[in-house]
Amino acid sequence: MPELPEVESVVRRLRSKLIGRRVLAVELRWLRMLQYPDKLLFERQLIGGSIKDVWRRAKYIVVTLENALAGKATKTFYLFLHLRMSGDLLVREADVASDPYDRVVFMLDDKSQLRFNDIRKFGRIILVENELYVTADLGPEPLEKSFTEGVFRERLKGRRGAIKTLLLKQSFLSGIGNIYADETLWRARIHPLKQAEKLKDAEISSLHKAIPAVLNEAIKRQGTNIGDDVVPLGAYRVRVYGREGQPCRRCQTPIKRIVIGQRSAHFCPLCQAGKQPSRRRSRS
DNA sequence: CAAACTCCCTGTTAGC
DNA sequence: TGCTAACAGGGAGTTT
Repeated sequence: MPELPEVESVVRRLRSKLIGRRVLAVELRWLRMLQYPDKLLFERQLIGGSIKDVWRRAKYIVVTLENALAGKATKTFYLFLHLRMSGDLLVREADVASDPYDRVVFMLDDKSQLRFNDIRKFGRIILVENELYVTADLGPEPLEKSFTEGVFRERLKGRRGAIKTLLLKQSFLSGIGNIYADETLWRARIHPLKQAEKLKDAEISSLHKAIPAVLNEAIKRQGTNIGDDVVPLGAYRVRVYGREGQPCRRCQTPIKRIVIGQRSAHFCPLCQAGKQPSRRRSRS
């Protein structure tokens, strides 16, 4: 599941192949992946555009394009691509057979193609002139210098609910998904059900440190491959995610899996014991 | 604001 | 062995 590190890896992989290319045509094989605008306007604004930049914001891959529509002045457009659950972006030569799961294909001017591959069709494509249309409600970038411990603490103030749920909220902090939420909390030794407003200063501090530590390690390893993607260098090594019943890598206690906000959460009941699970008298 | 629920999808897996 | 139903998961949207 592509989260910030996987998306960042895709961007780094694609950048040099896409910058400078011109979009000649686009094939929308699964129209519902186009979230905005409609097909007609999308094609009109996209086709003929030349790619100036490829970058990441939250879990979005953003392609900056310049296009002169109908001989008018050049305009800048932003193509936002969200991989959601099963999406991936690949650049292939036109003569390489297309995969049945290639849902949207962009034809480029050097006979290569940008292919949005997505088994489950959850991926989304948005083309806008004003990037704020997409980014306005996104929380801070966890890897930016501006995301200081103070900023984090401020944002946590008065927030109710489990910390895990909050970490998943893109309007609170962007880029974190289920895998890295669990991994981050494990590293910081915080129980996923711990109420956000009850986090102690030391916990906020260690969580704030754990977030970039985990994300950067994953980026270095080009993400986690839970699925069947082939990732060189060996993928990020999960500490808790999907490891229910297996020994904690710190203390050997079996990892537990519970559901928080309709989402699975994995944690070590010993290392992350912070949220005393309703003390019950042990009978003798 | 918070939490629960629905929807979109399909490969995988548990259960029969 | 073969089939079906449940499940997973991101995030937008709706309801409570």
